[in-house]
Amino acid sequence: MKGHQVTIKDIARALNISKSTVSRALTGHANVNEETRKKVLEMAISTDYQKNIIATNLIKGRSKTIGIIVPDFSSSFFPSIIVEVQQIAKQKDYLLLIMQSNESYETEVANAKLLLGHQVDGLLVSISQETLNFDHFKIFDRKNIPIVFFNRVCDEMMVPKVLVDDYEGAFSATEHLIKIGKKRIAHLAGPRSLSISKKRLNGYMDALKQDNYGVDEDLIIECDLSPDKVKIYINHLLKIKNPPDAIFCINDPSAIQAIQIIESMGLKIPEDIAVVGFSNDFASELIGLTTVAQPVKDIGCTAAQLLFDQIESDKKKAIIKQLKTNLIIRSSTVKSLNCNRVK
Amino acid sequence: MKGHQVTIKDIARALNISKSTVSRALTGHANVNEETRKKVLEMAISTDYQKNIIATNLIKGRSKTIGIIVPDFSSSFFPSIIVEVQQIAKQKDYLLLIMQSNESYETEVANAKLLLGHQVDGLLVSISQETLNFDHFKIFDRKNIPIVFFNRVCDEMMVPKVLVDDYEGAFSATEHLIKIGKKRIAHLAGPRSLSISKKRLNGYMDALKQDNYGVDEDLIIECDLSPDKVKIYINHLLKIKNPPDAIFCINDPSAIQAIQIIESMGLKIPEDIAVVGFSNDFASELIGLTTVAQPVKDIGCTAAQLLFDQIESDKKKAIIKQLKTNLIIRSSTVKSLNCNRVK
DNA sequence: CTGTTAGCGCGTTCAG
DNA sequence: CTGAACGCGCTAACAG
Repeated sequence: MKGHQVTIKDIARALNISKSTVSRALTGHANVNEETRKKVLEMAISTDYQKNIIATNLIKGRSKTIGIIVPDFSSSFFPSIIVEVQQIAKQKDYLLLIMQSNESYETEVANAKLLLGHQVDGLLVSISQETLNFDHFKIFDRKNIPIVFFNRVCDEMMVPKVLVDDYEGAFSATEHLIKIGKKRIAHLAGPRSLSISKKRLNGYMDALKQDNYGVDEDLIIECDLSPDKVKIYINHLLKIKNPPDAIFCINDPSAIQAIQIIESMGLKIPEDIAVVGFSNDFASELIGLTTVAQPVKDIGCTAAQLLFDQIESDKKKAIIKQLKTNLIIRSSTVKSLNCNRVK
Repeated sequence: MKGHQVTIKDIARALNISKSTVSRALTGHANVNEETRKKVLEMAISTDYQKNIIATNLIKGRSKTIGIIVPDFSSSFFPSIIVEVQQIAKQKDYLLLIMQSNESYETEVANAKLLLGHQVDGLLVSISQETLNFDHFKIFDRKNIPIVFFNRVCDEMMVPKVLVDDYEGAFSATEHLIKIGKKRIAHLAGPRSLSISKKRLNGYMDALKQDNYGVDEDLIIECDLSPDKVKIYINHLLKIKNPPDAIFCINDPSAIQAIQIIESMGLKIPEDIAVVGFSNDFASELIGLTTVAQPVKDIGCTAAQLLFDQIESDKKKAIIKQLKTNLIIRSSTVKSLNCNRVK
């Protein structure tokens, strides 16, 4: 089914005037006789004329769209960031093309290509857990299309990045577990490929070392972020000979899964096992999960701002913004705190 | 900062052949000398040539994009639907333009206009709670751009719609509350403007009547869907002279808020007050909220399918698909069921 | 197999 | 104040 759009040509023909006059009347930038302008405007309204932005963009060599590639929508984290980006894009009259990689490298590459073909004027990216090669993003750089990474960044590209202090966040989370008296603190780590995983792992290990806790390799499990795997690893952790009395999880969804499994085994949280997550997803407050909050709004705004700074100017500086995290203590580590749920 | 794209023209000039030959070599559809094809392909790769899809679309009179306008991302409901739509769009090589109305009529109109200007080939819509006038959608219809409504639909337009059996869902939720012995069942209703609100209200009322319960107008509160308002109304409900012993809420976010308020007042759920929601958001399982589940995947797929059916053919039939809901009973109505949370 | 031409809808010259 | 002409990047129809 093809939509038959009304064009400037149509209006010009109907009014028996030239296309350029119609164009001028419509944009309002140039000198046009008041009467003809009026006639054109009336005709435009009565025929539902809508300017074809695409045609304009073709001429101007831009698309007035920016793309964003995120791993998934399975928690509130990325949607929350997208909402912020969307708002800023809207102010600037830009459209946001949202793509999910589903944690797959191949999909991410395909997404990037598609966005390139659609001539996005800029790109925001949080990479998939599988991504090791960055050629699909380097193309943007070579074509002078601004790109900004957030959270899960590409270390080898010199472009703006928005990060949070993952190390500090993990450190304070682990320290908190030590303070409440936990002795065997496990870490459900993220895939080694992501630098955030490494930073969080380091924060965890350094906190342990600082307090003269030994780092027990058995208590560190590196896993990919698929729900099925998480379940398997948590189960494994609970069944080793010297099981942990606390688990610091790489993110909230896995922490929530951990809680479900632990409780289904009849163990008590936080007495038997305390759990800490990372991100402060919507659900975390509801179930009382202690977690390292990320400033979602700030991440989204900052990333979008950095992108538009580049789009609008010609500056090309590889600024790295590091935002603060904030440990939120709830009942998964300290009893009878923030218990907003059906008992 | 302007991205300088490599074009067919550039390759043609570099290889000293005609643009059409380059184009043919690139598309592969036509007869080209194997050697020249090879040369073109090599050049294309070495220069990062990327076809400008926009230019093609301009010629073909389409954009290979579809738009979707949803009220918000504040629960998992719309994001989940979007994920499904996205998948189908991807299969068809379409891009999805996602817009949020934020429950505002004005924003919705602006979004629709923007999508129109960007020449979307089709539109999926769940209307805002403020929307009473549908002119901004009727334009699409007049321009023969397919449009499909889902969940929150426009009654006065004869276009495909995807609905769930809101009436039945509300009926069974209320019936469930009656069965567990509740006597004064309140309903936090949605805005009257939305037909889903009316249907759910009717389901609630008919269930009461069927069991010879009177409908007490004091127990029915119509409210808009902003969190602040919900809080006020729940508080009000709990303080009337003859307070309810159960609340059926228009959606999960408001049910979750209700639970938080009820517990903060020291009342027990479900003994003192039982709570039922609508939609089965991600969070609902975690906090043990009894709720009427909507088949999110099915809604997304069906809506997308109906849209592409129209885009690809010329059929214009106003099919209305009604999908089944499913009451999920958890601990907010029946004690010690599905308690997946930190106790 | 290849090149030329026209045109998608619009903006932007340059002449009148 | 208005019109004609050209071009954005690409496809399609028509000649060679």
